[in-house]
Amino acid sequence: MPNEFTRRVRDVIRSIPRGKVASYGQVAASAGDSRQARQVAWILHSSSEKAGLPWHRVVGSRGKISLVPSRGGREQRRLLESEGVRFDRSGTIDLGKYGWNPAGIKISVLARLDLDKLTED
DNA sequence: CCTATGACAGACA
DNA sequence: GTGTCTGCCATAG
Repeated sequence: MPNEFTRRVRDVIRSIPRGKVASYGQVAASAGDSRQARQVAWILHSSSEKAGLPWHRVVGSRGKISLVPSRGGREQRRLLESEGVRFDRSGTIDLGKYGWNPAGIKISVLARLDLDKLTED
């Protein structure tokens, strides 16, 4: 049975809108533990947990697909492109355009707030 | 118990 | 821009 964190991760991923992407770390943070980016990856890696999820909307923090092309990467890119997400020549997604921003906070503001440092204490 | 492994991320050269 | 290193932590063996 999935634990609490796993359930939350699934909820978060389910709430990523079509045509948007979120990073593993972002999903982990939204699920309550910003240190669990790798666990998010693990959850998606185990196929049983990702059933029914828009798993393709989760990418690396730099806007690149983390999967090796031959092991799902091509499929992920195809799914994203079918939702209107564009890739540049080097296979990178413009997170400014397609990055999911649940709070609707302006990117420039986010950068200046430096949320990690604020929540560290 | 101990080591290896990741669909990670940030820092740095 | 790229490549390397380090911290991270649940799972697997």
